[in-house]
Amino acid sequence: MTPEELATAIAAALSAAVDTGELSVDVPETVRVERPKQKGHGDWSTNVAMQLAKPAGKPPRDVAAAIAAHLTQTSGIAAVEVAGPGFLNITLDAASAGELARTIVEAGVSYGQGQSEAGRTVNLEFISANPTGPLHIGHTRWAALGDSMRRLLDASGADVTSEYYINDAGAQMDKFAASVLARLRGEPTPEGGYPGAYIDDLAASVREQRPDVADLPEGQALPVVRDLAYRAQLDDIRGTLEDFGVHFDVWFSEATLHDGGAVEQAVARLREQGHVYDDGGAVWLRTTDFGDDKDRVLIRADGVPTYFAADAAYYLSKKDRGFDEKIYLLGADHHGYIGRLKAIAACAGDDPEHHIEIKIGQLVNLDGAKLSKRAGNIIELRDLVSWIGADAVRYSLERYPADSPLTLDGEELRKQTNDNPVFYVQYAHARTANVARLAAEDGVDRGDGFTPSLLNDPTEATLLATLGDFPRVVAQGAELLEPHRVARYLETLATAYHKWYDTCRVRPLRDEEITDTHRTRLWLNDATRQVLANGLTLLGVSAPHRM
RNA sequence: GCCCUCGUAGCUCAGGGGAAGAGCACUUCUCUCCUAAAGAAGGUGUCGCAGGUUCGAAUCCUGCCGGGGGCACCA
Repeated sequence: MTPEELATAIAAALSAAVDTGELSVDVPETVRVERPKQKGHGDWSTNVAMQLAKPAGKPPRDVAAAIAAHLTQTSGIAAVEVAGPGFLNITLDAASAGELARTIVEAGVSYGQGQSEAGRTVNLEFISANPTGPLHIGHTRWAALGDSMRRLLDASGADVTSEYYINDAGAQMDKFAASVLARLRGEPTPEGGYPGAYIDDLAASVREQRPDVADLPEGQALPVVRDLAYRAQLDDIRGTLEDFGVHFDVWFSEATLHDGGAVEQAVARLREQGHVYDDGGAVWLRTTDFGDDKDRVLIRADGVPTYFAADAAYYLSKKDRGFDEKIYLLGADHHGYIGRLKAIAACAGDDPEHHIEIKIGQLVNLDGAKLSKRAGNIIELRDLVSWIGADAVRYSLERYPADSPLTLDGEELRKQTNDNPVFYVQYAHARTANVARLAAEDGVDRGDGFTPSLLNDPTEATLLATLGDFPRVVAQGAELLEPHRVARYLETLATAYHKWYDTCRVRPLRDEEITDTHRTRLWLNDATRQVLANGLTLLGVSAPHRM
């Protein structure tokens, strides 16, 4: 029996109590079933009786008792207990609960996927770092979480496109080019330029492709350097993300908005909507009409469009490309953008409540050191990954909500112990794989010996109930854009598995015959392996077969 | 000053109205048989403070206190 089936059974028991006149309430469409936080509260619990107490005009415990009387008679349910203020604590019988093992094994990678977010057409934009330097620790959190959100939305039936906005236009690119050229010529970094050591590598790359460039006049050299260094830097960023398991469906160049006239067209479209005015020689968007704290300049007095104008054009591009929801994942240092981005959506005729969502993530510290690219004091993502490993970096970022302040301890993350939850979860997976491999050597196969009533140990009830919770966790993670729910779930599942492993042996002892108990337990082992693997995949973390 | 965010066990943190949780740290156990990277046992709380909404608030609302971040015709 799955949690969904149980919820249906509870609703049916409730209807039955209404039919017999014990209760007088409208039966809700869905009943929520959850895993109790505490041991001893059954496999599943529901608070439906407390929610219905008021409309039913009865004390919650009486409502619960009425439901329990009918629910007890439902096949597959071993015990129903009224507890506390009016909870129903439900225990499934082993045969009914155990069926889930087969269901999961047969569903394979699709177990946990669903259609809860079907119908959403989502553009998910994250990182969008300037291509003027390598990705660093400040980009890392949204790289991991954004990619996992993409996976969660996809698994839940949404039509999701992940997108990286390349800020390849404007003054920063000029400074970038000037910095690389200066390095090529052995000159000091220009005022406001980029001092990082990576500029050396870019200069070397440019020199290799165009040995003559350093000797060209400034006006000729800069565009060449700009183009070559930009390509090299963007390739570096793509490669770094690839190594980190992060996938983008679209790489969107800001420069194409300027070159293709999209920025001017966007200003014109917003003007048609009546939100644009001219003042002091500049062109303004009246964002204050939609909650922004001040109006924003689109075209500066000197005729140059602002970054904000490009943002507006970019938003319209997303809208024109058919995305119903535009999600922006931004660092806390960009939180001032919320008002103006929402105002863009409103000025474009969209509903800021539904068509745009902005998530703000706190920046990550490493060993207490805060890092800034501009200061030239970089811990690059590439270095972080090679130091700690992609799995540990991703997982340690993904197990906390994006808005929680976070300080990573690099040395802790390198540890392969219980301090480090990624290894705990991965080890559980490796254990399942090892058990399966050795069972196969022993001649145990799942075959047709599946007898779920044999899964009657308390650790098996816990493990099965935890496995049954996975689809709900995935759906909730997708709905709330909170991958950490998956990570926390996997830790719970790993614990349940380890406890089971310690109690219930899958393989026969040396002199033992192979029985249906071994075969049935192998189903449960393999079901657990499947769910651990499916969950780790949602996090972009590998599921090793040996450790 | 205004805005956002965080405040839960000694530490790091989960907890979307319902029964206060996990890991770490500390103590003690458990491998002649699946990987002990594991498991078992031991106690810990004015959920920052004060009001409010509710049958019920760590959770929702308001104010205050404290940490972090942000308030450009920069990108």
